[in-house]
Amino acid sequence: MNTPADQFGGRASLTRRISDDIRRRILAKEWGPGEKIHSESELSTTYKVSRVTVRTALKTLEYQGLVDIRHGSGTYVNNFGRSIPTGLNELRSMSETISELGYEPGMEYKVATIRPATETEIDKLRLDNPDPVLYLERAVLADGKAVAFSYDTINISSLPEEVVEEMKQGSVFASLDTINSRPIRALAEVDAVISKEIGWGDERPANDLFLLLQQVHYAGDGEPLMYSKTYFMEGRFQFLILRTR
Amino acid sequence: MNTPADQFGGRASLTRRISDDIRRRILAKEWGPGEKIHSESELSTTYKVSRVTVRTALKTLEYQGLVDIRHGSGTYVNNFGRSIPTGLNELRSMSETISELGYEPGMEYKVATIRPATETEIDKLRLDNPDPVLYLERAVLADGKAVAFSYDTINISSLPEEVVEEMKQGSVFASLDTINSRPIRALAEVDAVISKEIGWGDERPANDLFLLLQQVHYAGDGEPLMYSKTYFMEGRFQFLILRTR
DNA sequence: TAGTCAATAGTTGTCCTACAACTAGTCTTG
DNA sequence: CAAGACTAGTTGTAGGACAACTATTGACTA
Repeated sequence: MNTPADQFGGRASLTRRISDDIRRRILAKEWGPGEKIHSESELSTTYKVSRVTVRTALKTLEYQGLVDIRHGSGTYVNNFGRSIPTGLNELRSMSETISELGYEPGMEYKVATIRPATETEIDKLRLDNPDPVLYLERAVLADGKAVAFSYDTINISSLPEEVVEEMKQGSVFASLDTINSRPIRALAEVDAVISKEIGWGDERPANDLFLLLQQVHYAGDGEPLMYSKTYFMEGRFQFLILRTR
Repeated sequence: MNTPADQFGGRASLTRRISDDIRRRILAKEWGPGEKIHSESELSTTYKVSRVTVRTALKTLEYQGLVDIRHGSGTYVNNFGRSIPTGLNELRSMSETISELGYEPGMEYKVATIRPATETEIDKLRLDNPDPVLYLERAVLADGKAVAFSYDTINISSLPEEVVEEMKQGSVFASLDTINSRPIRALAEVDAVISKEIGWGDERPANDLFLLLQQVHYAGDGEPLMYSKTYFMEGRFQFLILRTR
């Protein structure tokens, strides 16, 4: 069987798959910055989907800042170059982001224990009691070099035990993927921090300066999955945010 | 005449107006967090617009993190409370943001001159030569108290002289509004900074710690309008970013 | 009784066709 | 040459239809 829907495989929504593909083509420079891409009708013909689906997909790309849709004229590629795809607006794991930037990602585990939740964690993860949570302290590595220190708390109340065990060593996001409950949304707060308490090893900065990304990750059903504080060493990572009206 | 299109007045697109109105209703707590809002068919009936328009409007709100659309089930209000509307994802002027947070916004001008562009500015504003630019140094005030110091460079090559004069004293965004060329997009970079060179007056922090928001604002046609470095005093402002997949 | 499954009503996802609104050119006209 | 009319192309909105999915109810079974 070869329905129009599965020409790209996978089981994400049709719109999502079309949007991902057009995105790929733009990043592959099929159309340069400022250039007009194919019209909605043309795209709907070649993709063998309705114009509605193409429109929805393009709207997504517009919101992500990749293109600009102009009434009566066409859809144009924005000239933000390679900056956008690594921006903060899109939720990705640290490992994904690092490997997209061309480095070899890694994690160095310092602490991985199950302990009762603290008051802050009860609040952030919307728990009722000091339920047991998985607490991790890790160094985030790019090409073997530490770029950040992460202090994470994971809500394990609804996770099977083997998945929790897996997370004590491997990637948290990957483990959550196996049971199909990867977070789809995160609310992050950014702060500048000076502290002697943060980090370890001889790679931590001498001036004690960090950029703190404090975030709560949410699952598809709106439940908080993870509360994490990641301290980035200033200068070893670039944070980009696209702001739109 | 009373076409369905102008029941809210204004000249923004129909989708935009519907989306703004539903947003308003959500923020006015017409539906609480986690609650299911009216179905698309119902909304399209009450607003007297097509379901396509309602869908597009809801998609916008979903991108902004306000609601969660679930296939076969309905559209639900997310429980991020009042945090989202003041997030960094949406482009607003400092004054707007401050007054939305319930404070009285203000600006204290220290420097306002027209001078040739520096090398960095030529690059960021995509100029060809050291053309004249408007350079501003200002303190951003909330309830009369300084919360940030801003160093802004504005590309005046295509602006009428009276508008430039206006910007030397009043709000830059407001002045750009009068000639209908307010920026619609900005690419921001975030850094943690320690510096004795930044800021003035007795309100600047003793530890020299700032959160730097470095951004280029773009007009509708993709042209860079303004390059600004705003140094926020840590703790006097909260930066929120919504991250989605 | 408890558990499983089938049926069902309600909702979002996608499709089709048509036309309105807008843009950027080309052509006409003075 | 300039200004306006015209036109082909493109995005925005409309309306109706059906597919795909969700959550609930009720019937049936072990």
